[in-house]
Amino acid sequence: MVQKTSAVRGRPRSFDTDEVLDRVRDTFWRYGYAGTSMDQLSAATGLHKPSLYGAFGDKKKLYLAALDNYLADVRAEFAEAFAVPDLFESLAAMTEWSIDKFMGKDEAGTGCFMMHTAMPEASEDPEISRVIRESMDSLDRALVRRFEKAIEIGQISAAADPHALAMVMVANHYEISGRARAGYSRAELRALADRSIALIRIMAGAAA
Amino acid sequence: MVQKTSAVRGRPRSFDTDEVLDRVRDTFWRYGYAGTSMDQLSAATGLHKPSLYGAFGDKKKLYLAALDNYLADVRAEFAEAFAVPDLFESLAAMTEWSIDKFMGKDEAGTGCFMMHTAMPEASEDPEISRVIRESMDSLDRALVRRFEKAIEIGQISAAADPHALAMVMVANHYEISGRARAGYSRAELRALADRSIALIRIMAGAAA
DNA sequence: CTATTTATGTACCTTACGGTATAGTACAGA
DNA sequence: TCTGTACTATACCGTAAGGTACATAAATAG
Repeated sequence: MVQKTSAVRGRPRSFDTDEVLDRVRDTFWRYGYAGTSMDQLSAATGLHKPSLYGAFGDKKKLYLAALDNYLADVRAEFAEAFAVPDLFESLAAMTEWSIDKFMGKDEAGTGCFMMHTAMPEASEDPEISRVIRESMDSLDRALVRRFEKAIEIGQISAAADPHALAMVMVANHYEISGRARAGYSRAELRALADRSIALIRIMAGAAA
Repeated sequence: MVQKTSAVRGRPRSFDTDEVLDRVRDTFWRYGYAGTSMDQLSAATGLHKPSLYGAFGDKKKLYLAALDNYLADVRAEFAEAFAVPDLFESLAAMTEWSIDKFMGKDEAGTGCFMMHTAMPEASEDPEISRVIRESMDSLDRALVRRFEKAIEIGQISAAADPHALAMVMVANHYEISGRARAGYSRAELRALADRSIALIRIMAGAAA
């Protein structure tokens, strides 16, 4: 009766879900949610539409799956960056990764996937706006924790305000995203990030 | 031969262009550029499609006209805020106006019109990305000038860096826009803005 | 009053959209 | 080998998209 985690029963999928979601994400990334058609996604993934619908449901579910993948990726990368012992090396790793991700491979920057594809939908779609809010809250908390840790180990002044420091990093992060998509150069983004980190250095009153 | 600024020749328009553009802007604002149809715009303005096409060209030109109107409005409001003699009153006026505009009349925030409707198109449309870049540069310059003025009249320390101060204000501005559209409350936006202004107060080392 | 010009209103065109019916195919289990 | 199951491929459906032809209406110029 009870079958033990039975292997799949029918014909196996001919594709890797994560690879497909990466292609899906890249397509939405360029053209936006409403600006991307299922035919484009079909062409970008090499899958026929019924396969996409069979595996993911509909356009919005497919988008949300790609967004979840992206956000999990970001969280993992930032967790890794924040695990670096030195605070300022952590922050540099974070901005470095962001700039790389936001500029992409070619010369044309695309910014943050969430900011520029989910945002337009957010005002009419509570489900999407909830995902955005959770993601923003999550980054806020992670940064506050990172600064608290730096205070605990005495790397920065105990008088420093972790929330104020986190606010500067976060605001800079979203600004870099916007400027990347507007066509600013890597050097300009780098300069903005460096300026923020320099400000944090002053605010933090580096101890010792 | 030469006719003196002759009055219009044919049947006069039955609508006011700026009023129509306001309705157009509000519709794009909610649904995004790609997410808004000409039929929606026709319904929102009360004009039939041929009138919209006759007056503005096509969907993109109509959008760009609404965007230009919006940006001119923002520039005018900020110029007024920056004309206030006291620096911190200026900054408070700027954030107050932004929060009002980004939250709209109803409870659902919509953020900055440019950030959330032009951005998604920017990666594939150089014309739109150029408009965004010019608008960002313009705000940067206006803020730098505002801080320079405060230094000149001795309101803040001559050692303060106008570019660093402008960066904090600008980043905060764009962040507030994103949070508004993601569903954060007026109070949360207000808190973010206040925190930025408090930081600027410290960075500026208010003189005297 | 007539001709010219420009806007309006209806109805429509072509294309592309999101999504699906259906027939065939590759696997697991019995 | 047969059967049930899940995936693939082609072809298609109904609708909504951006945009326009055309007849009519309201103004100016002569």
